[in-house]
Amino acid sequence: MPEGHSVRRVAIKFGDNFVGETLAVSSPQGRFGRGAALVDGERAVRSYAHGKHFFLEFENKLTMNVHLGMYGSWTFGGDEQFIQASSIGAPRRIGEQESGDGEDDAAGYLEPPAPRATTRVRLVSRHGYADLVGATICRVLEPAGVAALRSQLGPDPLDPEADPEPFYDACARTSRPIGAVLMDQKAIAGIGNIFRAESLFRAAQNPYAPARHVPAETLRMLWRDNVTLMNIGVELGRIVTTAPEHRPGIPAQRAWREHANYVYLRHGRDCRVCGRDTIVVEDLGGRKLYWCTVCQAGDDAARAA
DNA sequence: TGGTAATGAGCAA
DNA sequence: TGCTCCTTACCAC
Repeated sequence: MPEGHSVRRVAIKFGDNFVGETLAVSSPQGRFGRGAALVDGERAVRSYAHGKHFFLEFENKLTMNVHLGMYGSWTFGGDEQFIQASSIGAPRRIGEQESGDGEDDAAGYLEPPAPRATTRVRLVSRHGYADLVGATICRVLEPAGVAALRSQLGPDPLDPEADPEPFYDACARTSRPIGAVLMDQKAIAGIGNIFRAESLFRAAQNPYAPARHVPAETLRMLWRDNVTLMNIGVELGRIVTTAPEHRPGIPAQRAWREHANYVYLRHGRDCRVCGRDTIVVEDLGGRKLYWCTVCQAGDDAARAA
């Protein structure tokens, strides 16, 4: 998916364009029909993200909750008062994160285009619209439901107020591999397969090491680095994790698939740091784990165990 | 035209 | 651990 940085961008986009507006909410596909009716015609009052969950709160105290899953995406469009049309969510090509090339002609905007057959939800304000497709979760929650959901999520590195202690505690309490704990949304919210792989590489940490054996200083480094990397993702709209010295002459804004990452999707290619053909892809908990067996060797016994 | 993988996660067994 | 759901793009045929 769309990892936490994409969801944060969606929340910002809704904050800029929809909060304060009365919205027409519909479900062209029909699979969100009842939920849409609960908030249709209500004024949006707050937009926020927690990890990979997006929340849009309405004046009637109900909240639309969306999780994009692996393939979900939002498409936006509108008139000149609507901030830059774009789509945010699942990429359409490896390395491509978001597109702003839309068919939406801002100058000629009168009303939204006909929705696709798969459009789960459409929200329309005076100046623009948002279409959702492919989400794994799209529902309306009461305040208690929002609280219950958020209580199950770990701290979010993109939240400036977040306290990382629960993440450190979760690591201290388990012998699961650190590479698995980083993907556990109850331990830390918003990290997906790319930030997992890239932050472990940057920390030179073996992904298979039991979390409770990872030094406290390394855990603090992992938290801080994810804060940094995810904020870059929010700013750029794409995940760029390479340091400038590892993509010589190429600015982050133009670091596409050739230069954006260290290990993600780079198995079988030379490692940017050790220079050797040591990046592998393996299965960890049903997801693909990319890592450099030299740079992240650490305690090799941990992996054999 | 069909198979497959993709930044996810809940569920049954 | 493996199955399921959601959608799209790309690739081989």
